[in-house]
This record gives sequence, structure tokens and C-alpha cells, in this order.
Amino acid sequence: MIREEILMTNKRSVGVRAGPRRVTISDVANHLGISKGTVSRALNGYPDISEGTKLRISRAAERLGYHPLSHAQAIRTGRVRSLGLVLQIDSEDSARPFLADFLGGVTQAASDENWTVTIAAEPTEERVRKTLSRLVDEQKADGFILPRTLKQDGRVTTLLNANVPFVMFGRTEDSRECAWYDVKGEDAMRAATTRLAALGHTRIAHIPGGDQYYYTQLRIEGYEAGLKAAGLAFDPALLAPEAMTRRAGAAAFGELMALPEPPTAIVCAVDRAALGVYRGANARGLRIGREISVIAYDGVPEGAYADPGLTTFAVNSQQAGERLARLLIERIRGADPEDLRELAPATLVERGSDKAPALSSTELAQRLNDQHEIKNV
Amino acid sequence: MIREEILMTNKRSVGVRAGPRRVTISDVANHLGISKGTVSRALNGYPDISEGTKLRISRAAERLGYHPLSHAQAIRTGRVRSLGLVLQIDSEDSARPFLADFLGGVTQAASDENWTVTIAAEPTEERVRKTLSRLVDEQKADGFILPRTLKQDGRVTTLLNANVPFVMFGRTEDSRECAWYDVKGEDAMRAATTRLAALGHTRIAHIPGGDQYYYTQLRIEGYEAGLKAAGLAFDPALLAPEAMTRRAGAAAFGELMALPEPPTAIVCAVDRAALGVYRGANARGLRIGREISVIAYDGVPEGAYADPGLTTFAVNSQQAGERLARLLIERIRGADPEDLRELAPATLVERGSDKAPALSSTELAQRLNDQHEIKNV
DNA sequence: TGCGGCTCCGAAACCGGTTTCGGCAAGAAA
DNA sequence: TTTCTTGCCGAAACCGGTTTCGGAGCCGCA
Repeated sequence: MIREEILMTNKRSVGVRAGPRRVTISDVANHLGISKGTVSRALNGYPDISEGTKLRISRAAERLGYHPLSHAQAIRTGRVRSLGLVLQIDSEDSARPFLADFLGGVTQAASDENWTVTIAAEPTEERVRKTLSRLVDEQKADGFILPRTLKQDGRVTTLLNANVPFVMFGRTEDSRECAWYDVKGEDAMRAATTRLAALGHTRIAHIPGGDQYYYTQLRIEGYEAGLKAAGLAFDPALLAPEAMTRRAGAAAFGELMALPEPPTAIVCAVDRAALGVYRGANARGLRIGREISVIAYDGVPEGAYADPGLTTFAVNSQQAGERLARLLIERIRGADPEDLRELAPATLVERGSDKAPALSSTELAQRLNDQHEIKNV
Repeated sequence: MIREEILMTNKRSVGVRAGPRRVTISDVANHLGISKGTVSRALNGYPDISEGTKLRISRAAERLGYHPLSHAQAIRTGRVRSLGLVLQIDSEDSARPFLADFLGGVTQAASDENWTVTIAAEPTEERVRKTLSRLVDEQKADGFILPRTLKQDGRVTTLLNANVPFVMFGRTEDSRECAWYDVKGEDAMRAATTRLAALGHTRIAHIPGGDQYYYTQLRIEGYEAGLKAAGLAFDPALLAPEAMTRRAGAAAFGELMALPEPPTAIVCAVDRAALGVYRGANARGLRIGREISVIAYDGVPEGAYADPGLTTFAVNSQQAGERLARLLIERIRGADPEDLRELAPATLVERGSDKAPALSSTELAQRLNDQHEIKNV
């Protein structure tokens, strides 16, 4: 009815698209016989518009189906109502299985506020930084979510210098001026360790994550705290080399099994390393959940299909995405980054990889030794 | 040097961000002492600018580091230089494992042309349509990539009516006016069938995909063509009920094994169904690659970790994303949709699930029957 | 009655680009 | 020499919004 009138009076094709023209702010203004400046101020909640006209205007806008064009607003305000996300997608990307959930969370939260998400993906760290700079230069987004934060992160420097709002997924060494969301991996490692100790394990090892991540340090501390709580001494030999992949996990497991007093249980900083432990154990005829117990962290889907299922502390990626988006929007709206920090717990998913030890460390060493001799004969 | 001058002369803070001001088109014009209209036309390749000044202008723009603001351009041109992508992310999303690769492909191609990707995700078909409409209304993207196209797809209607360019990932029943990219699943099914026949299988079944997808029909035809090429008769009993999930795959397998003449080999339209076959075979004491052979399609990562590895026809998702982005950009630039259609082959990944039959169909039936009786006793 | 202050809104400038229109100058045709 | 093109560019309008500025009313108060 009303919408029709407007569409009839200024039917005209714009660009390639034919179709009926959008309802603009001028249409609303003309329809009410007032100036478009007033309409703009009313819709943006300026205080110098009377409540009466504010109501008239918002009702008319609603009826006519007026929605401002974010890029038309942006030219004056500098804000495009979009969140930026530059992913690093490489071959060993541990975040890959969580991507869908994470994106779901981010975009849902953005949609709720009528924002959009601008995304890019690059294979290397350097290209990520370049693309990030480009997006900042061209004002494609009002702020950025930084996944996979490193201990010292170049992206942070870039964005701080450019004075562009951002939120990190994961803490860094120096978090001043930074907003972040993180999961308490250290608590998970601690709980994993005490849990294994309660099952009767006394030789509990830890396979940490990559050194470039701050969380690696935190998780090691969590592991040590768990040992302490269980009354076990920390043995540096049980702190394996770092492993972020299946292959590296298997290698780390090999080193642990070569020890004079090998561990009967292993806490892994990431699921992929744990799946490497499965492989290594398999190759040595050791059964997970019997001779070797494992608890890991992340919650990758493969863990559920492994045999036995991998007991792990799962991260809720969708929630992480959602919270990060909301924090970022608040940040863009001017909130103090120091007030925008959140820690969430990981959830224990009990499957079959953590049981009481079938063999003591000594017996395990004996058995590995026997195998070795058999092979050599 | 030159850049510095400009930055010094008009240093002024805009909005929240402090930082030095961007270089605008006026800066370039003033620096050269010409009008900004001329600069714009030169940079956009209008024919009424002499080659000499074109060169001067593009060089100056380069030196000053001028990049036009896409949203400032958009207000006049209606083009934001962005590709839209609305994902449907639900629990049984088969596309999930490919998402990272796919996004990588799309964003790479977009970046190459200095475009961006605007993304959204919704859990249901209806919400996808709503979000799509919103993005169209607000001109957040110049065109859309439609993944997971259905036989009859509401999104297509929406976009055709709104006269907004789009490209489909997958063909539909009626592809008029549509650009698309697809993988030759029918060829893969045909090759899988002849391959199994060549290994000595004579009872080869097919577990098709969901009826809502057009490819399901195509793949069934491919399967039938394979039978024909191998000189085998088509037996309707060997066309199992559809299966898109592990659970449904196991159920379909159950029905096939209940047949008087059960198949010794199965061609699955999707990997997930094949993994369900693994589960079903396992439960019946049948070994994949021995009593039962399987070849599937998709290339999900779990297939590599299954035991034995799943032989499958893998789709190159990154390439798909890249091609789709390029096709869409061409479409937005005005190319005829009929000229924008591409078919890519799937790649056979040989693992261990397809071997010569260890048992004939009759022997298999006998064995299943024995088991059944044992159970019942 | 005059004056100051406050509320509320219109007019117009502005943001950073694009596009239309018209005119000047040089070369070609008459 | 005059006229008609043609090539090339400046001036200004325009896109759809936001924001500044000022002024018209209305009120209260001296």
C-alpha cells in the first residue's frame, strides 16, 4: 500500500539490477513531510528530537520497510557494521574441525546485532598480516577477531598501531590494552592429572603444545599443579617434546617409552598429539586404556571414533565464537578492553582412554625391553 | 615523502580512530592539480582520458598509496566488491570437514581481485533464506555463492526475483538462468562400479544420497551406467534406501545384508554412509576389504583413519571454492550465466576398502544365516 | 514588555567517491 | 578561412546517509 506508492513514483533501474528501488531515508522524510536530517537523528536516538516525532518516524520507517545502507552510513561515520576475521588455514591447522562451530557462533552473534562478518583466509602468518592490513586500510571491518593468538603476535602490534579494535581468542604474554576470551586449559590439564593419579597412576607424563603459543606454558603449569595436588613429584624427564600433530605425538610417545621408568599415563595438551600416542602404542602392542592411559584437550571429532574413545576436555567453539563477537562489538562501541575479558571452562568428555594402569612402570619397561630384544633377534 | 606532506596538511581525527588520515581521491587530484572527476575516470579506465594523464594519475595514486574505499564507491555504483556466502550449519552437516578448504578457495580468489567475502551461518533452511534476503536488501554483497543446492531451491527463486547474481555449487533440476560449478559425481559412481566389477564382484549395491539433492539422481544413473558397462543387470533390490549419515548407512547396510542374495560390494553416494557400512559390517563380523568391499565419494578425513582406509572419490573443495568465486565475479561483471558452468572430476583415492570378494554372494548369505541362527539359539 | 534560555527541527554542508554535461582547443573537412 | 568533429578535461550534480549550525517558537522571569 504505502510501500507501493513510493515504489511506483520512483521506479528506476539502478546499475545492473533492475527490480524495484530501495526505500531511502528521503522517502521516509518526504512521506512525513519532514527533513531527512531529522529522520536520521531520530532513528539514531539523538536527544534533540521530541519523543512524539521519534515515534512517528520509527513507525513510518517500519511501515515503509526502511533499512539504512551500512555503506552509505559508513562514508560519514567510518563504521561499516562488520566484524573482520582473517583465518590462517594451513595443512596442520588444528582449528579446522572447529571452524564450522566457531563461524556459526560468530555470525549468529553478529546477525543478532544486525552486523555482518567479513572473512579472509591465508596460508601463512605473513600473508595473514598483509591481508589484515589491507582490510584495515580499506575499512572493510570495524574490528577484528584474532584466532590462534601467539605468545608474541604481530597482528596485535599492527592493530594497536592502527588503533583498530580487536579481540583475541587466547591470552598472550602481554595483554595490556587487549580484550580477550580464553578457555581454561590450565585447569583442564590439572584436572586430567589428578584424575589419572586417582586412578592409580604414579608416572604421569605431559606432551605439551607448540612453544609459540602462550597456552602451552599455562598448560604445563596446570599439569605441574595437578602433580603437586596428587602428591607426585615433577620429573623433567616426563615432560615430552612439544607435539601439535599426530606424527609429532607418536614421536614424543616414542621418547617417553624409551625412558628407564616410562609413564603409564599421559596428559596431552592437544587431541592430535594424543591420537599420535594411539598410533605409537598400537605399533608397540600396547593398548590404550590398559597399559597406557591418555587424557587430552580440544574435543576433535576423530577422538570419538578412535578405539577406545579418547577422553578429553572439549572446548565449546560455538560459544567461543559467539562471546568473541559480542566482546568485539562492545569494544567497537567504546568499551575499555580491560573490562572485556572472559575465561570459560573446558568440559570433560569421558570415553575409554583413561583407566587404572594394567602394568606398573617397571613392568611396562620390562615388556618394552622384551619386545625390543625380540625384534633384534 | 610525498605521502608525509599530505598527512601533515590534513591531520585530523575521524571518528574513534585517531591515526593518520587516509589518502583520498581529492588528495590525488590536488597533488596533480586536476579535478577529482578526472582522477576517478582515469582510474576506472574511461576512454575519454588521454593515455598520458592516465599514466600520470595511476603513478601518483600508486606513490601516494591511494586505495578507493569500496563503500564510498558503493553508494554511487551499488557495488561493494564483496561476495556473499550464507552457510547452513546444522548437526548433520556433511560439508563441515570441507569448510576450511572451501573457504580458503573462495577467499583466495576474492582477495586476488581485491574483493572480500561476507559470510553468515544459520542452522535451518528457513533462517538461511531470511538471512539471505536481509543481505540482499542491505546490499552487503554483490552476489552470492549457494552451497548445497537442492533439487528445488528456494534461494534460487529469491535471488532470481531480486535480480541478484549468484552461482550454485551443484546443479539443480532447472538450471535456466543459473551459473554453476559441480563435480562429476555420476562419473565417479560409474567408475566405482566398473572397478568393483573388474575385481570380480557381481552383486554390487548402491546406497544413494538424500532425495532432496539433484546429485542423488545423477549418481544413481552413474551407478546404473557402470553396471551396464560391466555387463551386469540392474537389480532394484540392490538399490538401498537413502543414507546421508553414519547411522543411516548402517541401517541401509542391514537391509542389504538381509537380502536372499546380498551384495559383496557397495558403492556409496557419500562417505558418511560408507562409514556406517563399516560399523554394520563390524557388528556382523564381516571385514571390509574381504567379505565386503566399499567405494564411496567425498573424501572426508575420517575415511583415511578408518580401518581399512576407505577408498573414495575425493572432491577438491578448495578448487571448488576458488572456481565458484571466480565464476561469481564474472557473473557480477555481467557475463551470461549460461556461459558460466563448470564440471570438475573427482579424484580416486585408493585405500583398502575395495578388494576381490572373499566370499560369493551365496556364501555370504549362508554365513549371515549361520550367525543369525547362532544368535537365536 | 523585554529578555534569556530551552526545545525541537530545517537547511545545508559534508563524507568520498562516480557520472553527466558542456566547453575548449586542435585537427579535419569544406 | 570557416565549420564540423573529435579528444580531453573541469565543473557540478549526485548517491544515501550524518552532522553542524542556526533559528523559530515557547516558556519563565525580571
